[in-house]
Amino acid sequence: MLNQDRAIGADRQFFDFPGAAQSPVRHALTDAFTLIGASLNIARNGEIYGEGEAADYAYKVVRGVVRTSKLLNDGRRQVSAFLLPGDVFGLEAAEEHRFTAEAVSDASVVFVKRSALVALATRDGEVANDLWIMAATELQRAHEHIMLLGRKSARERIAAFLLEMADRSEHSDTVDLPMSRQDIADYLGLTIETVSRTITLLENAATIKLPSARRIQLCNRVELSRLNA
Amino acid sequence: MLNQDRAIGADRQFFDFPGAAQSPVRHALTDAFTLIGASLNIARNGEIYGEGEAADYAYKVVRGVVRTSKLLNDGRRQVSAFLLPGDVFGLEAAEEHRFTAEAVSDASVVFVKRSALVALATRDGEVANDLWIMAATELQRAHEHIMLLGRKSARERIAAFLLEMADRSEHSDTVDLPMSRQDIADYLGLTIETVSRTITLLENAATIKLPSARRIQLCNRVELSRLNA
DNA sequence: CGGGATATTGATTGATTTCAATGTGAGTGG
DNA sequence: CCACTCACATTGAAATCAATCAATATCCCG
Repeated sequence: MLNQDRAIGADRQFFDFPGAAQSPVRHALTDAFTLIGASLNIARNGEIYGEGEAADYAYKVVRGVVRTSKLLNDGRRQVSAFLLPGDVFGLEAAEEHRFTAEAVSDASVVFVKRSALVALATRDGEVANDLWIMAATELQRAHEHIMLLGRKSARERIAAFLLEMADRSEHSDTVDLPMSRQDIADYLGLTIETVSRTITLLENAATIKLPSARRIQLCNRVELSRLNA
Repeated sequence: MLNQDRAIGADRQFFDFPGAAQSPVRHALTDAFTLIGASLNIARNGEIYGEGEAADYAYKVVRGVVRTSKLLNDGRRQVSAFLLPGDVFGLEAAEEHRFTAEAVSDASVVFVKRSALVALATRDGEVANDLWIMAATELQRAHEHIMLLGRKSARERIAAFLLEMADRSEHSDTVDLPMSRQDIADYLGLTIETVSRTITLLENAATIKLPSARRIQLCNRVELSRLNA
């Protein structure tokens, strides 16, 4: 569950999205994490919590990137979201986590008891409002994900993904991807081969450049936006 | 916007999902709709609100079925959800509706001002909690939709859809579908032809029966659940 | 009974998957 | 310092599932 152990001695941080430009989490809730949160380091691919576990804690990413995902019985995996520094995750209204949360890169998070937040919300209307805003924000992301998965071609999905990552990271034109091609594929509902081929396609069209496999430069945002429909 | 006109004289109701078994909306919020809500009838295919309009009202389905959807610039449509009697929709944390809401069949809804609900929530912790629960419930549905669209075959999508509809309607083994094949296709990220063919496939496998095109009997739930992965 | 919308079925095409091989780069140990 | 290795990524060829193009069937409803 909270496998702190695996993270010990794993302080290197190759990939970094320091602070999403627009924090979806309001300050009253953010304060709660700052004031009563405990810290935790997780090594790459370390699990923060598993699907079906009691949702007793909520988390906020401090450093690194976290993914939430779910496995189908035959091994197919759907990545639900990538969480960047500043993002809150694992705060459920239900009793159990419906996804597994793992560190994509070595990561640090702060966590607080869900019951503490809920108690806080009953006393403080601002916190209660933040809980709602946060769920609504997550819902908005989920809806965008649905739009992506529903009717878009591989090229459109990759374009949308790159634009999303660029918007959420600080350097707007060069994106460092902490996640593997498999992670991207499972997020976009494609195979790893199709992701690779499609990236090559965009590179050949001079829409993007690849200084390295995990560093992508957006050369033609107009074209990417056009693909984003 | 609120095109009441179109609904006049359109009182017939062919398809009916009377009251979802498990109402996702808690009672404090439900009371608000009952106490301060105004009624509205909408004819089949009538628009309740459009994408981008001010989200000044929240709605609850009383009768009939409502769909929320979004159009891509080239005409592709993604249906986000089908709302059944008891379901609340259009309650956004943002200022604008991000989807269009239309009546699938002739429908009745009650609506209240969003500002009234928000004001109520600041005074009443129970209402505030309900807002959160409701957003979280909608988020859960969105996540299930993502799982469906991400990695599932046409047969799995249809199976999941039929099971979802059966679970949400009162008669568990015979489902009356108020929506067209096109609506189903746009919800599942398939074409109308694939939906039709896949339904025929399941019929030939004796997994379902079709007394009529829009009435489907689930003969082999075990098989459908197996397909649901 | 007709007419228009809705649904099914058929033939073909095409995008993505699958299966398979090769390439690349970071870390390790000789 | 270089070869080795392992994980990750790319590329190629073939197969497959769903989309597309096209025709026909069915069902409401006037």
